[in-house]
Amino acid sequence: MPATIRDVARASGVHISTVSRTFSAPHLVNPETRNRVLASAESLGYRPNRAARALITGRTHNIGLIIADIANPFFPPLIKAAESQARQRDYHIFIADTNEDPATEEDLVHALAKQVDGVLLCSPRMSNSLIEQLSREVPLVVINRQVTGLPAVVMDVGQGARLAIEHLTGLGHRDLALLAGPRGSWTSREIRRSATAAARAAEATLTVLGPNPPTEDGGLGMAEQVRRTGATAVLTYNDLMAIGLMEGLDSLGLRVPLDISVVGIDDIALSRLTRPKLTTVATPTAAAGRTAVDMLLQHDGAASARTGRGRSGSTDDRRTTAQVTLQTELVIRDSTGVGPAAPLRRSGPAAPAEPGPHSHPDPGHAAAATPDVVAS
Amino acid sequence: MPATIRDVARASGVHISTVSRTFSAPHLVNPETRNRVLASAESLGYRPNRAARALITGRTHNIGLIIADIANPFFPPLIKAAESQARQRDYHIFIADTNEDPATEEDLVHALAKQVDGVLLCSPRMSNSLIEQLSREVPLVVINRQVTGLPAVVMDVGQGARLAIEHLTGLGHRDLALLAGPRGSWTSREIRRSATAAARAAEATLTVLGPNPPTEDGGLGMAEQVRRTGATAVLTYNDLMAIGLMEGLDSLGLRVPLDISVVGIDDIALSRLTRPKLTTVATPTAAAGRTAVDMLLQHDGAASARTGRGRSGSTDDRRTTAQVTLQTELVIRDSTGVGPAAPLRRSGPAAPAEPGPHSHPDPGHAAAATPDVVAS
DNA sequence: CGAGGGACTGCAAAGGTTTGCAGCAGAAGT
DNA sequence: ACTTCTGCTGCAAACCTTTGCAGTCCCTCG
Repeated sequence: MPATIRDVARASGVHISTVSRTFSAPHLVNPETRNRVLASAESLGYRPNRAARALITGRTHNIGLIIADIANPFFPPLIKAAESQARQRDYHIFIADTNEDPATEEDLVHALAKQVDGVLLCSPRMSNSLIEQLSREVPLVVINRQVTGLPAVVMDVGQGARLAIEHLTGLGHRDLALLAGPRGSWTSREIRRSATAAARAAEATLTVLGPNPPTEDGGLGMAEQVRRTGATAVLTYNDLMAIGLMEGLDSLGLRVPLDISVVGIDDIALSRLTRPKLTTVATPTAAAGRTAVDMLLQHDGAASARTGRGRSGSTDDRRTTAQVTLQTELVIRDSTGVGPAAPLRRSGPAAPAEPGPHSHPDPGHAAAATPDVVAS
Repeated sequence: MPATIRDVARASGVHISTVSRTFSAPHLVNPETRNRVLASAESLGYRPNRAARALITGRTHNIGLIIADIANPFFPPLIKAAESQARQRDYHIFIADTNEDPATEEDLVHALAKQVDGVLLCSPRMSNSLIEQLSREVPLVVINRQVTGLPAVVMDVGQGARLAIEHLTGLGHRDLALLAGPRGSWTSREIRRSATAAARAAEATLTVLGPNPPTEDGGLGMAEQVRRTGATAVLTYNDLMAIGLMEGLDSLGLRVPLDISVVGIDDIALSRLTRPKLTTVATPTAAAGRTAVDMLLQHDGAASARTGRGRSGSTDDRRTTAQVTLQTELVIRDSTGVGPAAPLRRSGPAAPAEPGPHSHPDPGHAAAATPDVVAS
């Protein structure tokens, strides 16, 4: 039913190869002929069949995007940016949701491999070694994870977590808690590492709770445990958990930020809308989506050259497997306030280097629940 | 590099057609042979090339999903459900974001047409006639819009709007406002029509403001105008606008629900998290996504027979272009309170069973809106 | 005037798979 | 023993493009 290249050739009285060239290499065909072909194509409503083209060129002009959970508001801006960027380069996006399940992740890479020129692996939960293995099957760009030898774009959550902890200790909090993210999350590991170090440097205690599902419920359910730690300030793996936690704390009668401060990570749109408004670490998700697409396409050799933000990593031999790190920043809103350790000292936050009761910031001791994440 | 059907054939000592049949029609090949082929395929990591298959079968096993704005929290649950449902049927999803732009919508349908077996058009902004025209190019299922002759799944927002208005007038509000949605939105028209009728029936005034962008800012920016109408209760096109509106009202010194009541539509996850929690009309978005996929696939003839929710319409000749209507329901939370017209009647908000304004709890009557499913 | 070259265009193979048809062996029926 | 199935497998065309190669025509240069 749909017009093929042959119909156009017949209608315009040329060979199919001329039609083909009219579209894929216009400069090779006589302007007059070209116009005739174009006219026929137009009137027949002809559009090249990308599947057939893919068969012979080997390039599908499609990109796969594998996401842990589309419904998590962290991702849509990233998806949107990636889709837009891809389309600008005449690529289309396959999307797939893994429900945070590593096995599904693997299946999806396989399933998509033959249909796309590359896959964007977004916040993967599977092991690094598996990722490396899969990357031999199809070009991969990893988002929110570093795996050696593979192009990646990560947000500098380590720095973000440090800023958050410093913000908190600066406000006088000495007993902190961290709500970790899901098992297998590189980001969660980063946050934990950096937060622990920052807390130690400020001589504050940090109790790590988790792993937890990175959802509102994941935060809500931990309210009781958070209270039990006696922490006066909490950093969470993401905003969703922070918001859930605030709910939970609220129903426990604890007021934010009066009784306890809460800091999230991501700065999703929602965090501006809660009461109190959430103090959080802003991550450039849209930029990450764009950058990842560009990295994939440039590696792919097909796309334009310019990459954009972030200085690229070390230039290998040929395969310049860049790892881009995007900066984060602390956005202070209303969910954080002065801690109990600095009662009437002054109005402002600071109250820094107090010797304090020399608490052990030992994470091993803190992790009552279970160790957060095991290195893979 | 990747193994082809020919490699497998060679490795297992059979003809490629046998390999093909092993995968697409296993019952036609001797179990012994089949196992041998399967083994070779496994060890070679062979996966059928879907592009090549599509070329000959004409079925890509892909579905296009065109969305007005991925970042609008209304859509992700729908996307997620659609993707999951599709994958279960061995289909993959192309996603595309139109940025609420009708022209982009059309382009995307064209661009996707050759790559998919059908397109889900989600909350389209273009004209009905254009949609009909496009439907001749590729099978279409429309979501959140009714266009004659095309399969569609819509949420019964008309009924939802009526319930919302009745809720408001039941609380004693007599001066109402409606924040309409974007131009071209079928849903917005439906809401307006139904809300107007309901207000008239309750002898209340309803001021319609709009069209507006369906975003938080769209609501926020209208706060001043809403106040100027003197309305004591507002229904908005969606939750996002309601939330923005509450922000705006707040900064105007108006308190929700004491000074003014607000009702949203959609019941996005966010609406449970605002303060006050938002009263809203819940729309079954996930079900809509699943249903739409099923309708497309069943029409497509490829998918399994069972359709799921909503009994299908009368079987026309062949093309049973069903239009499924999904029920909505009012979720009363904290953003609505008694109106000025019913000052000290009682303390509680709802003023429920009260014979009052003649509320029909009759479900049969409630469904009077439209029968669940209409066959066209 | 002849050779060389440039600008187009046509030819045909190739890419990986599906599928109608034909072939083959062995079993069952008469 | 001869036919008729049945169950399985091979053959080759077809799907729609792209692309290296070769051919044609005409123009330019020597």
